[in-house]
Amino acid sequence: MSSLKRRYKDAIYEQFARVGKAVASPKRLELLDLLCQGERTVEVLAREAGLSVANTSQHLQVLRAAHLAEAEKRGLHVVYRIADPQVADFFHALRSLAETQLAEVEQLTRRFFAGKEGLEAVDRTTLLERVEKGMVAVLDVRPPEEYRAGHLPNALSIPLSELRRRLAELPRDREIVAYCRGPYCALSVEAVEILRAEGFQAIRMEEGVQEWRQRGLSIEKETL
Amino acid sequence: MSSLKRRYKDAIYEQFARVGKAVASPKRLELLDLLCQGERTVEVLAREAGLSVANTSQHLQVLRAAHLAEAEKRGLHVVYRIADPQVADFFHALRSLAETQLAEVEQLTRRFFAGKEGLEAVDRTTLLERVEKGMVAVLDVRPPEEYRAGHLPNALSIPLSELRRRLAELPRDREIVAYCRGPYCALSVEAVEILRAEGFQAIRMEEGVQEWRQRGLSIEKETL
DNA sequence: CAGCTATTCAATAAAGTTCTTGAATAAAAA
DNA sequence: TTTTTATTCAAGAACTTTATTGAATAGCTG
Repeated sequence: MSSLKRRYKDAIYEQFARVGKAVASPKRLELLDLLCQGERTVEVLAREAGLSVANTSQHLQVLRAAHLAEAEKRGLHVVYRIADPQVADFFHALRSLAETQLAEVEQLTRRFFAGKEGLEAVDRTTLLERVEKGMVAVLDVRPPEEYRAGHLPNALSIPLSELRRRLAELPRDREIVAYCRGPYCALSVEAVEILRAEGFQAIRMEEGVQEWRQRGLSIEKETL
Repeated sequence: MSSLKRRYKDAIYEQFARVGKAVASPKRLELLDLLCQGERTVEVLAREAGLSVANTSQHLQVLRAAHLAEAEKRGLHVVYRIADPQVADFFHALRSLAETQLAEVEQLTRRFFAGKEGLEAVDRTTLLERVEKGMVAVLDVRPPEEYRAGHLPNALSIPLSELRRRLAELPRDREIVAYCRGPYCALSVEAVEILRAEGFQAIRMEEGVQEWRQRGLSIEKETL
């Protein structure tokens, strides 16, 4: 093998590894997951991921250097977003690979959700079907910006933080299906806990907007 | 946010990062690329990636710990292979993301192939069409094991190492299209250089078996 | 303009990764 | 049984990455 060829290969795989290195840190993956939901400021990302602002900024710059994310200055804030929809696809491929190959992921999830709700007892297919057909009240508990960017058809928007104050808006005669950002986001878990404590028939749906879209189902957007 | 939830999230993203860390090293990506072509022993992998055997073994164990690869002892040798076809899909997703997001990849490739062959002058669509229709002689220059595991329809198998000795088997009246493992494998580049020096009409095809399969085109396998 | 806020930069300590070397192991061949 | 071969293990040096701190910057607000 010529040394020219060796040098070319080394250089090429080093480029590929830039992407790999960008997704080699748990915190950076959490930030990337948040960015896949929609654009956010450094401050918001830091709060949501439980990091210091300086540390968050440093991680975001790594994502930017690998061209997975891009930044835009808007007044006082810097807003980050994924550089291309392909980045979200890649993140989901990584997550799905980890789910199938690493038994620990399922184990951790089962342990965390154990006893929190009667999710296991529910037939997921019929639940989705009932959501799809509007036979249950669908509740989106994410922050309003995310709801506005895209939500399930006919979903009611009550962010988790306002849920206790706005219980009157919810039906007592129908089952309420709460959803949030997807299987690893626990907003809807907390929502279901609150609702059940208040005597509602509430259940959590694992699927978030991203998963819903991937199934080819329709998404409503706020027309601004 | 409850600290229980924070601990769950940290644990989950740490699992995802196991996959990320596995693909964070250029050499490990090169090994993974080779494994996506088919199973190989440690020795062969070390030689092909230009690494020491001990180092290769260490990298392979990282891939195994992340459940991206698995090992099987066969006599004196240990044979490694990808743990699941999904791993190959993931690797290709990473590669394709790097190709679209990192301008350096295309730049490096252009620079390496510059002057090596008149590839740029060829219309890729009509080339593929002619290959597909059998209008040109198709030459597979990979090692025979890889040819046997799957090759393009009607492709002739002459490993690069035997090419000079077996020139008589090739037609002088038709164009010869050489292919190997894909865009970053340079076996076919060398083959074309040899063939042209010997007066053949030869051209390189970037697509390898993996890419051919992904287009949904048929692959022939040796019936053993 | 002065003060305020959000973000980045720079320096550093702690932890982790990579490659090398030489020894250990385990299966096959002599 | 001894030798050979392929692989793994263990320890160490060089290097990289991560989180922390405090200072610097850049744009808004009064």
